[in-house]
Amino acid sequence: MNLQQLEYIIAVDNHRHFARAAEACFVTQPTLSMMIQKLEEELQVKIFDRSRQPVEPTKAGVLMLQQARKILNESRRMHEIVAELNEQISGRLNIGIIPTLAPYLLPYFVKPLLEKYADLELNIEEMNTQTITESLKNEQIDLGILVTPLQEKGIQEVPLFTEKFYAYVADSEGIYNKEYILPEDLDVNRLWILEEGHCFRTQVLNLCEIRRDFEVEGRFKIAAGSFETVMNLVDHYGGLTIVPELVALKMPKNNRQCLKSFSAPVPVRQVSLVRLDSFPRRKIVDVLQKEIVQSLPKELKVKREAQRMIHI
Amino acid sequence: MNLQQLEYIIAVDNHRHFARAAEACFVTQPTLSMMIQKLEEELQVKIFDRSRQPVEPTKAGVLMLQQARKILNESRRMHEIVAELNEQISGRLNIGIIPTLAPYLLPYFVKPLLEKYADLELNIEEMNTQTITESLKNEQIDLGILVTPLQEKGIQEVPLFTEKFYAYVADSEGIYNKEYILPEDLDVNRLWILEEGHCFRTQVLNLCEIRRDFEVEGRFKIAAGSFETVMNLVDHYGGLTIVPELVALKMPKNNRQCLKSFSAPVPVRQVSLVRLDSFPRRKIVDVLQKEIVQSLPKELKVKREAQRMIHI
DNA sequence: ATCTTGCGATAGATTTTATTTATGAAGTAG
DNA sequence: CTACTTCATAAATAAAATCTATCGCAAGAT
Repeated sequence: MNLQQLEYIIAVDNHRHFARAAEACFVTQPTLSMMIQKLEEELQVKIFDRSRQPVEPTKAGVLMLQQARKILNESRRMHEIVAELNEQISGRLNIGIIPTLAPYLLPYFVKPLLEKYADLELNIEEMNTQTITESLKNEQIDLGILVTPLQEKGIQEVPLFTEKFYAYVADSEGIYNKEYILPEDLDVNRLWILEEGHCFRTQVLNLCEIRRDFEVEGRFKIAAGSFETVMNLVDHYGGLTIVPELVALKMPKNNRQCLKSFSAPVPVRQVSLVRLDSFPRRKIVDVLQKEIVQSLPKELKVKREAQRMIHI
Repeated sequence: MNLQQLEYIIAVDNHRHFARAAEACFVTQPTLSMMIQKLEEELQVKIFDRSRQPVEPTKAGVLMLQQARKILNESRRMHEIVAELNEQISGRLNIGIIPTLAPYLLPYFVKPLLEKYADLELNIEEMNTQTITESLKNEQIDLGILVTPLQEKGIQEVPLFTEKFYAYVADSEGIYNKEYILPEDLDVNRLWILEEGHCFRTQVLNLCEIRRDFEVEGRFKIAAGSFETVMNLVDHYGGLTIVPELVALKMPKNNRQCLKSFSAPVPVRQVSLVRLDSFPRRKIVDVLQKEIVQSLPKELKVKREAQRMIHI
């Protein structure tokens, strides 16, 4: 028995005519005849009385047709369930987000999103990039928000925005008076950076083209977990650090003189939403992407293809 | 999507191991892998997380598996429904029976049958042979009880018993004093027979090898519908008639001297239960056959293959 | 580290099944 | 009787499922 055969008998029941039923099934009449005979043989029951004109189901056939309809309905449900998973903007959504984004990005979109989708529950956790990819693969989280590219197979990256890097410079530094700076202007011996585990640390090191271990060289103190801490260190002890745009935007206007833009090509990082290839709730990813982008300050919303920049 | 694929994913869910699941399905592991991939592709949902050890269904997969089980259960119901139809000794059973059997045969088996099978409802109607075959084909009746062979294709004959013919002879007849008679002894000019429409009439005509129409020849009066009437006519006006064994057995013992047996080969008629080839309630036919045969008077129950007889 | 082992995926050949075209058989209306 | 309608059958073809053989990857063992 197979689902096709059930489709066929139901078509014959509906049309009461083999040839027309066949047409409706997009097959030829002999196909229908043979498949129905095969089913009747397997079940050891005649389903149709072909001697009646038009054909009629037998008494046993009526029972078979009833059951066939039930089976096919349940089969269609299979596809419906997938579709509903896709469409569903509700239920719990577990999201992992890196610590260098969480406090600056979440305030923009979380509240409006929850207000717009009342049946949606967000469960957001800070974790580093590697933990996010592992948790995704274990289905412990549904989505991640982090800096791409990851180059992980099985994981889809949905771009959200590109975020410029800024230098945050103490007024005692030589480059304090420059309006635009270059990566070469950064004195790595006076650079405060985040502790290990943050991808942002690696990106800054890349920016400075420093691959050797700072600690080993002993030239540098490493600041603790947050940009706030690093900037405080710069304020008190001098030196400089690098911060991403969302952090820069959060700073009070009167502190902005410490911030230095890079001259083109501006270094940026690509922030993306990531999901498993197989993540079933496709629609929710679209929604989330749109809502996040929409909620961003206008500086980040602009299309940046035209600008010269360099992805770190 | 097909039922096979659903069996496969359920096997993998049960075994949590592709190779063992494949074995349980009596196919090889690549078959299973490919069919499951095909299903996942069609549904656009990953059902299993193969990176886990042992394999585990994904969240979406759990939903798919649940639905797959539902579908397969309904599919199995299809076969169960057929089996139940076969087994069922209950519900209404519409039976057609010829008038020359009804009053003599029904008393034997109907009451015991209904007592034995409380959920069985019999709806028995007298009708002639042709009406029975037509009604069978229209499924207006489920079974027929009549004299075979019918030679109708699509209709199965289940033999019940063979019934001897007897001559019922007025004492004024020349053959009254014979103990055994031959078909040639019958004086067709003095023969009362049933009206047209009864198959028994035709059988008697065959027995006497008379194929011409009696009425046209004007030699004969035709008795009305029942053997009682015919025998009364013989009693009052002389002449003779032919009656089947069940009628003979019902006669009071003191009237039996009018009954003459035929000498071998004894003419008999074959009484059978008939059903459509496709009649689904097979078991009930077996039961009915056994119950009818068992309820018969011992004279009819005996196996008669050893006796010399001629089927009319 | 390197080697083995276990597990699932992949590729190509083969078998099985479904489908098609062409035709037959049986019943029905003109 | 003839033409027509309707479903069944047969042989050829197309599509699919399945098999054998092999690969790739990850986890433990040496």
